[in-house]
Amino acid sequence: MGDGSIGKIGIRDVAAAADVSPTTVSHALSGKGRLPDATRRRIAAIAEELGYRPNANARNLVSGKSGLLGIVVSSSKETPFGLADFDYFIQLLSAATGAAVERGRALVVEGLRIGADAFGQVDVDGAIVVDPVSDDPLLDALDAAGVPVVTTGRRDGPPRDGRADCWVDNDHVKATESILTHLAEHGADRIGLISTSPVTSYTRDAIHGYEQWCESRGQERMIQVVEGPINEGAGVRAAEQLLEMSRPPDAIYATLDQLALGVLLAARAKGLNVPDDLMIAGCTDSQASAWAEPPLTAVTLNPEAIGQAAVSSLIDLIDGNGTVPEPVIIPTGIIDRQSTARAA
Amino acid sequence: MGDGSIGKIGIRDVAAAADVSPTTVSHALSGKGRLPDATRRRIAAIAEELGYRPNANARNLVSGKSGLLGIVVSSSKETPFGLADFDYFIQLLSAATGAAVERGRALVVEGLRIGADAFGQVDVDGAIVVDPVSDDPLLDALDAAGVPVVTTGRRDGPPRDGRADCWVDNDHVKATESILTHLAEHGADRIGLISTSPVTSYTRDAIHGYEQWCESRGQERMIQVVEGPINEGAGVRAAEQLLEMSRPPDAIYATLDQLALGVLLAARAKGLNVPDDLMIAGCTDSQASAWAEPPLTAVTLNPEAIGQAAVSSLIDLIDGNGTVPEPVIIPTGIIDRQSTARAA
DNA sequence: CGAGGGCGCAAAAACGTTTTTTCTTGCGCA
DNA sequence: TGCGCAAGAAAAAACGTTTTTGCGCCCTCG
Repeated sequence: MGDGSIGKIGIRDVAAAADVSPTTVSHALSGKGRLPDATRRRIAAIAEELGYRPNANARNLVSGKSGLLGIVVSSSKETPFGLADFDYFIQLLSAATGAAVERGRALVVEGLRIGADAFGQVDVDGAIVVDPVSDDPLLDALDAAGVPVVTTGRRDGPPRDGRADCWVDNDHVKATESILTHLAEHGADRIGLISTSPVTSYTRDAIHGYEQWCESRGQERMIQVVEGPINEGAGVRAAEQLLEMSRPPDAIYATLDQLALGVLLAARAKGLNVPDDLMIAGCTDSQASAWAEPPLTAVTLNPEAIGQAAVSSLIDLIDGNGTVPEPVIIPTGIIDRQSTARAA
Repeated sequence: MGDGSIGKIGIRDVAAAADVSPTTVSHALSGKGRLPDATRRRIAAIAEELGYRPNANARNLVSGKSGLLGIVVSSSKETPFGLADFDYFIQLLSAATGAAVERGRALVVEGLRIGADAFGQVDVDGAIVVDPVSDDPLLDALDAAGVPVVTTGRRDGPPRDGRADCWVDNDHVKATESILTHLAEHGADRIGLISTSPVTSYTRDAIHGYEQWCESRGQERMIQVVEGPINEGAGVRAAEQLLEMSRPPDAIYATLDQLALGVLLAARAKGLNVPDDLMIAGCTDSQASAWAEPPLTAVTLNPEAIGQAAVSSLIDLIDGNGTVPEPVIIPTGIIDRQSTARAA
């Protein structure tokens, strides 16, 4: 109806305009088949002029794909993370979604997760799983369903036969060493670590990096592992444990910004001056860290870069029949703020 | 290959198992056609048992829909908002995505927005536009393309002929009045307003509510409108303007949390005590507001409820041929924190 | 000069549904 | 006894692509 501006134009319309068959149009635009370049260009020009946009459903129907990518934060009963819990995830998501749309895919964010049925009725061509935890049933479910997966952070457990893992990660061991060194250089003598339980590669790496660093410096290990839900309260309790030691730390590194904020609360309650009595640093930056008093020094993981790389790898994994993209390692950095600026 | 657990089962498989035709299965499951209830139930049971999940592409191909919903934050040249700028949007998005998946749709988040081509190659059945600004070309583009739109916040401009607007919003006039009253009850004498330029209904309502309130109380209007990018720096500058007045305000309400945080910075720089010399409140709560020193009182808009309602309305709008869902109004609240707890 | 082989393109099949149309059977009623 | 009608179900068409197969034609080479 109307003059046609509303009626979607399909491959037949292009074919009619170019006076060729739909087959030829398809071939011309996809680069397949046997056609002289002149014809290809002619058809491409006409398609462009008509504003032809192939129907994704029809295309996907033939190829057997859905055209959708999924992204989900890994969780288990022990670690009930949610989408909005961390600024880190938001930044990652934002970058991923941009990268996906740029490449013609839609990125579906998993919301309320129920068991392994992560994407409900929606089925995806592949999924990005953020910070996979060891006992997340979702990973096994995705494997069983044959869904290509890229993880952000490395998977735990023995290598699954045949299939190579595909992941994007930071070098957390190195990042941990660098923040510890940063603290030491600013005058810290005894540095404690507050970490979540080692269910993610990220945490395991941080603990490993810490232990290695202690070893090389001959410092006593002071590790407090947080169990249960991750929030400021958990950080407070962990910090209290460390600060009640006979020889308490004079600096604490927490592997999550929310824990670091908890340390700050605990320090205040104890009347400790930050950074003079106690330095505090956290991993992953956030608005809250920046706005705390004093602002907290943070290790940044470049979540935007991680998100983009993950989408890129996932698409390569889906399209590249059988060939698995190489792992990607994203550089880290330190955002130096007042919480570690002790007067010499 | 294998024992069949991998080969997706389709409507034919169900038909074969039930010893009927695919047509009958389709009718049985959709409730259409003429079938005795006994047959319907029998087929439904078999489909369930086999774990039949209809292919969304095939279905959408017939119906001419894509099965995708889009969500995007409105912006224009003057107000270059980004996805990750506000905790508010994150909370809204999180709720929306859950609501969508629950109803079998995928919610696509628009990332890097370039001109009106919001969803790139991906085309959506409908879109949620968050906080529509007057001159956002996207809205016109969506209208022109015939894409059903639900806005979060009301659209500007004259009613477009024929089509009724479909929106979800808070009562910002009332919310503004209530926070102003809250400030007054805690001892504020002269309340200033910092707002973004009135490009969204939200801002216009806040300004209107403020003016109305001033009128009824006989208070001088002290409004500072922020132009350009919205960040703490903008808040600082706006606050400085207000605080340099001959009779400066002793309380400031800012219509965005980032602006309120800027006010806090300005107060600190001027050596003003918060809340004794200056009370501060912001609209939309955020982690940073909660972690500021002192923590900032905030008007909360219940973004989760907004997100859910928007998805709900959008699906109704898409499916209900012609009938436009009623507007929805979501209640607001006040999160009372230290920045407004002036000693009597 | 006839056969083989590209080349340029089109016809047809396929993807998995839904929707429309057609067929069969049994039954009530004249 | 025959006719029409309704119920129940199947067949066929359609959705818009891609992929596979096929068909002329011209050129080249023996």
